[in-house]
Amino acid sequence: MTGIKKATIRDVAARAGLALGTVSRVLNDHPSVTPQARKSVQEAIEALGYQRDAVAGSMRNARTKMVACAIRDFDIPAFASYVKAAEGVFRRAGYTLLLASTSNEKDVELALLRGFAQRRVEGVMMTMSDEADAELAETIAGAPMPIVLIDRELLPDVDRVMADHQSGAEQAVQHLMSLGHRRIGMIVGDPAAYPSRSRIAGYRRVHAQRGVAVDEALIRDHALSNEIAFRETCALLSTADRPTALFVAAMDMLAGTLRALRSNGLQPGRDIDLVAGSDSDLAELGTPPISALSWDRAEMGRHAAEMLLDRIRDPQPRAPRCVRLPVSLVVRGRPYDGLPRR
Amino acid sequence: MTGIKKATIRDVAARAGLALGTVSRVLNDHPSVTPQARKSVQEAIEALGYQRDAVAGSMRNARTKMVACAIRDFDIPAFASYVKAAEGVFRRAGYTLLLASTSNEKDVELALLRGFAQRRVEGVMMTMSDEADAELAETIAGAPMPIVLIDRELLPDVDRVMADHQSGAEQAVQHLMSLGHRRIGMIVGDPAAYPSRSRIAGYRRVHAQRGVAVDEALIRDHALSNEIAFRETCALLSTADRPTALFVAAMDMLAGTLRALRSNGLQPGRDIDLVAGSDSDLAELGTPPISALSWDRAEMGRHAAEMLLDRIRDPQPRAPRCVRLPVSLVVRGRPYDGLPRR
DNA sequence: CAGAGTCAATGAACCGGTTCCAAATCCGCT
DNA sequence: AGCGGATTTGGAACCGGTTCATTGACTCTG
Repeated sequence: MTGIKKATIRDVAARAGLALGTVSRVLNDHPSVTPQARKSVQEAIEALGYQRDAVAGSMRNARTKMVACAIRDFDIPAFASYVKAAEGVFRRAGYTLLLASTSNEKDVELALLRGFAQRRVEGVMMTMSDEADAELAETIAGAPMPIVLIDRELLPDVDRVMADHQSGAEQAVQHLMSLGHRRIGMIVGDPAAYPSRSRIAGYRRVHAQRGVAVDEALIRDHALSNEIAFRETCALLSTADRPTALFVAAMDMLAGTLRALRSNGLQPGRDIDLVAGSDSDLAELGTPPISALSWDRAEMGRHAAEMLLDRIRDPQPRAPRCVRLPVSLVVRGRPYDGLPRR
Repeated sequence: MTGIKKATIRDVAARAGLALGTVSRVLNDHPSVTPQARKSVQEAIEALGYQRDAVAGSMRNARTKMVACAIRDFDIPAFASYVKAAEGVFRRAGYTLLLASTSNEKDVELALLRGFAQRRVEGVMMTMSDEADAELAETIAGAPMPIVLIDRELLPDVDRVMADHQSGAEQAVQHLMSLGHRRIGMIVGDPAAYPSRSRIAGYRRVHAQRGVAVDEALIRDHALSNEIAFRETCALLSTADRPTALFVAAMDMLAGTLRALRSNGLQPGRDIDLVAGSDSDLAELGTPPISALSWDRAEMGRHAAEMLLDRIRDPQPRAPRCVRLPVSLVVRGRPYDGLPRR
């Protein structure tokens, strides 16, 4: 917290006995500088403790070397994994990451996009609350910087990285049906976003293939938090003809469902079968261990970051790219030992 | 991605038929502007789709309205909770958060601090790998912006927010001793950082109070990841006179320890007693549930953010502040049913 | 040795805001 | 009407870099 005025490039130039343009060229590794000039500039920099001002450097033409990420809630472990992997890629490329949670609120998303544009951020990685919202779609398509969407699929002209949640859901439901279940409850998030929408599609597809009618009451599509997952699970369990298995398809909602089971005196694996929509320590290490859908989260973050850097480096309009990562079912626990019970 | 050149404040002034100074005053809510001038400026802004350039705005004098956070690994749920809470406070105050993981590497920490200073970040929230390192201490003390340390205690002149991990460790060890244990293994992180150091101090203190000699071999202080926690737990279990209880004191390492127990055929609660150093869904919902230390993580993040904003708003040198949040033991699981077993 | 060509160095102009002094305008009062 | 003080407006200077046309020195060639 020194109060001393910071040295500028002009101070360095004066001390080195050179013009400020020469100093600038030294700083930017421009080829046409004599080794001798380079040396005296470096000495002056050392002597004055000069530090380049990135704000000023971004003024005229050079870019800001900043990228941003606006994601629903980055304290959800899966999202934290994406972001951490992406941040590593960005940092190694000399970019700094701006991060914000949107809490899945459209207004926050719009405000953040505006703020990022004002800060001249060079690219954005984001989710959005509602893929069908025209204002969001327009703002994203018209943004002054490239955008990569995470786990969102509408907006055909925008790069995106996603996991194949439909396939995942199909595997989960197949698995439960192969264990004999026909009434499978589903705890899932808002279908306005791709992950939940495609999981529901997968759920329906397997039912259709197997000729099992879907009971709409079994699909609970409001889970955005563990508290809601708890309530929705309780609701499912309190119906007359209650499900014999649950597909906890929303991200990171297994804990809420387990709490609900526990408070209803039910044990997973004994009284009800479960598949979790995203893998976690809790699914792996619970008793019994719980089958879960899994995909490479770090890979997803890295992909997103690299696609974004690509666009930044080469801003020519090109066909949008879409990376879809495979989702696989990790089967756990003792095999189900018979018919569903009440 | 419109290719149209963006409107500047001068374009707005021209269109409104006013001077650029007047436009600037309108933008900054300066009082001495007639409602009429304000109106025509706003119309011009609307018509041109003008957006203020935050980079240019920060050039002359105004601040950057950016704060940064450099934390060990923000995909650790506890850290993600801190950061999310802090980001909310910052965003509501009009600040944007820059985030980076340091992976607990000194070089990364130093490089990030330098980068933040160059970007004219107004404040920093951070952890550091080694509190005793002179170069880090000097860089932090001499930083051009205020810094708040998270869960770090040395550096008496710097604001800091921490949890009372020593008290937590004491409660954990007391609890285990009151269950009859005398050989308590400890999985803990690097004592170069406050949390592990103070947990070890708490462990020793309770031993001393109870007149139990500390077997140094029971303190495994290298756990920075679940893989290491796994190995360290295995090492503890393979000793001749193995511990009858474990205090898994490192942040978020319970999963590694549970994997080790499982692969050694041991069940927590039956074959060995556990206390986790940080609470999690896994501790709460495992079978049996595992006692854990708990503190208000969101509160910690909010405190840190507010202390930082305070310093930014009033940069007068003041006595450093230190907030220490209480840690409490959440006791879970069936009471231990007898003497320790092998 | 003149002329062309190469390369390093110079420093004014520029980026798009904010700041602030000076000028213009307005208003109330005698 | 004339004056003083307050308020609003104008616009040049400034922030600290980058860019680039220009200059100057030096080398190469015929």
